[in-house]
Formats: sequence, structure tokens, C-alpha cells
Amino acid sequence: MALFLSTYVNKLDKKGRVSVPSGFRSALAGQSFQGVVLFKSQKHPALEGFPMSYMEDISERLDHFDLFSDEQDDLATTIFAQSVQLPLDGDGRIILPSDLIDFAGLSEQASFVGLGHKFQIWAPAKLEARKAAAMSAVKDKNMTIPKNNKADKGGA
Amino acid sequence: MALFLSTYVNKLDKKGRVSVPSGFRSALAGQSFQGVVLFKSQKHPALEGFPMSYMEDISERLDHFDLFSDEQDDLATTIFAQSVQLPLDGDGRIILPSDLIDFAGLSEQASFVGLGHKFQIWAPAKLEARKAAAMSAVKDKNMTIPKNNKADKGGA
DNA sequence: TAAAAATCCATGCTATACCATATATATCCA
DNA sequence: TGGATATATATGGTATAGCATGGATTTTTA
Repeated sequence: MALFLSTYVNKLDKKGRVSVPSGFRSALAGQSFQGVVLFKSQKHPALEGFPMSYMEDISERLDHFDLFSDEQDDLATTIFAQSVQLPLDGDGRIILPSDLIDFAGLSEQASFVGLGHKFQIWAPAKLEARKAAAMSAVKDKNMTIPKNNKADKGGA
Repeated sequence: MALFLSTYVNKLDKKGRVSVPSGFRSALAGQSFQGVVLFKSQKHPALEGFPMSYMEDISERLDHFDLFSDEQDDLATTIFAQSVQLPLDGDGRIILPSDLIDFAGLSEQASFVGLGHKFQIWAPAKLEARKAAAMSAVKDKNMTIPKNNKADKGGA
């Protein structure tokens, strides 16, 4: 599988360890860095998760700005400064830093929700509320998915 | 890791020594020069840090200007003339020259903040303010990350 | 010879690698 | 079809190695 799909609820132990769902791990297979990159979401009490290759892609895109320009500086600070790189241990787990645990309001359990090329980590109860809100927004506004007119796709 | 990511706060001793975060050191692995290049930021009370290999990239970007043009001359002088090359000691530390310490307003601690291909060194309190400012700038101006099209670099 | 700088060494702490067990899922055979 | 076995995943605990940090010792230079 190349995409992050569906939702898994895993346990968070006292040391902040959680198993990354095995489906997600196979989406990370073949990466140079065996692990994930996490940072605090700008719009939700949740953590955004990416494969390392995606971060490298972002970094390259930022090179399109002038070095030391305001845009380059602001975007890089916003994204890279607060992201953490978490390697998978031998058993497919990561260790969540305590400030990220606090930010997402996690306690006993953590929900991994797949969103295609990325995923998020939520406190289970909050995620259910979020899912309900997202579904009703899509329904009310009659949202649809635009057609794909891109010639080339970046690989993950 | 190939990128400089996340933020680390390390101690600065009386001799001006600081540990370069181990994650940053692995971003420097395989370089011909085992160390970093630092110079004073033009827009912040902070230090800009690069791997030696990236300095050549900066040099190439300066070739965008005519040789002997005012811009080329001024930028080259600003960046290259004041750069210092700091080797890592046996324990992964560098020694910050006192004028750089003064410029960044460092005292007990130094924050290393990863920005992708480069990093910065800040006084911890000032960095927190800077992060907040960067995040609100991104939000207010609705900045986005450009698509990856490798054709043009450094347009204005 | 004194001062400064670079190298080396020692230590507490924490992150990470390792191992051991339980649970769920899939497979195979009767 | 059902049960038994095997495989993979999730979870808990422990030991070890690496890191950040402080100080001491050697080397350099003025």
C-alpha cells in the first residue's frame, strides 16, 4: 500500500510509545529514513504525520524562493522548526515527545487516521467529533473531488 | 537524516562551547569538512548555519548577478567575508566566537532551529517570539508552498 | 613562562535497542 | 466446516549505548 488509509486506535504507554499501524508502516517501506515526521496541526488539536521523503520535497520547493527572503524564512520556520523526526524502533513503534502528547490531548490511546499522502494522530474522542463535522460539511456544501489534471505525480 | 529539523536547546559553557544536536550532526555526515559554517543573520539577532557543501550553492546563486556588479560585490562581502568555519571537536561540539555570541545575545543556552537545508542559532526566548511571528505571518498572508517545478530558481 | 586554545577524559541522564509475552489474524489440515 | 497451528502485530519491561555536559590535561603561541 502506498497510501495512508483508514483509522487505527493504538495504546500509548507511560513512556509515550505507540505502535504505528502496520498498514501505515508499509506505506513507509523503501524510504531512506525508517520513521515519520510529526508536527502540530495549525487548525486542529492533532498531529500531522508525513514520511521523510515528503519533507524533502517541501524543502526543495522552498528552494524556489530567494534565500533569506521573508517567505522562505517564515515558511521554513513554521514548518521545519516545530517538526520532529521519529524513528521506528525494532517493533514498529515511535516515541511521542511529551509536548506533542499535551498538544493533542492524548492520554491512554492515540488514533491514527490515514489521509492519503499524510496522516494525523488524534485523541480518539476528538477524532470522532472531527469526523462527524467533516462529513456533514461535505454533505451540506455538496463538496466533490476535482478531477486530476496533473501530468506528473510525485512519488511517495 | 538529510535535513535540519526541529528545535534543540543546548547549554553554552564559559568557553563558548555548545553541542551541535546529534540530529544535526547526522545531517552533516559524509561532508568533506566536519563542521559548520556560521554567519550573522541580516534580519534577525541570530546566526545562520550551513553545511560547507551548501556554501557552494550560495556561491552559484550569486553567479546570477553580473561579476563585479554592486549586488554581487555587496552580497558576497556580507556573506562570505564574515563567515566562520567551525570544526566539530571530538565530542560533537563547536566553539562560538565571542562576537557571534554577543550578536545573537546568547547567555546560558543556545537554541538550534532546523530550517531544512540550513539552521539558525538563537537565544531561546527570542526564538519563541520569532516562531510565533513566523506562524502568524504565514497565516495572515496565506502563504503556501509552491509546486515543485525545477525550471526556475530564485525569481523575485 | 604565562595565557590561550585545543584535545582528552569522566559522568549522569535519556533515548534507543533488545527481549519477552499477549492478542489478533491468517493458514492449513482433518 | 471446524479446529488447531502458525504468523504477524501490538504491548510491556529491561539493559545498553549514545548524548550532552563539566572538568582536567596537554599543546600551542605570544
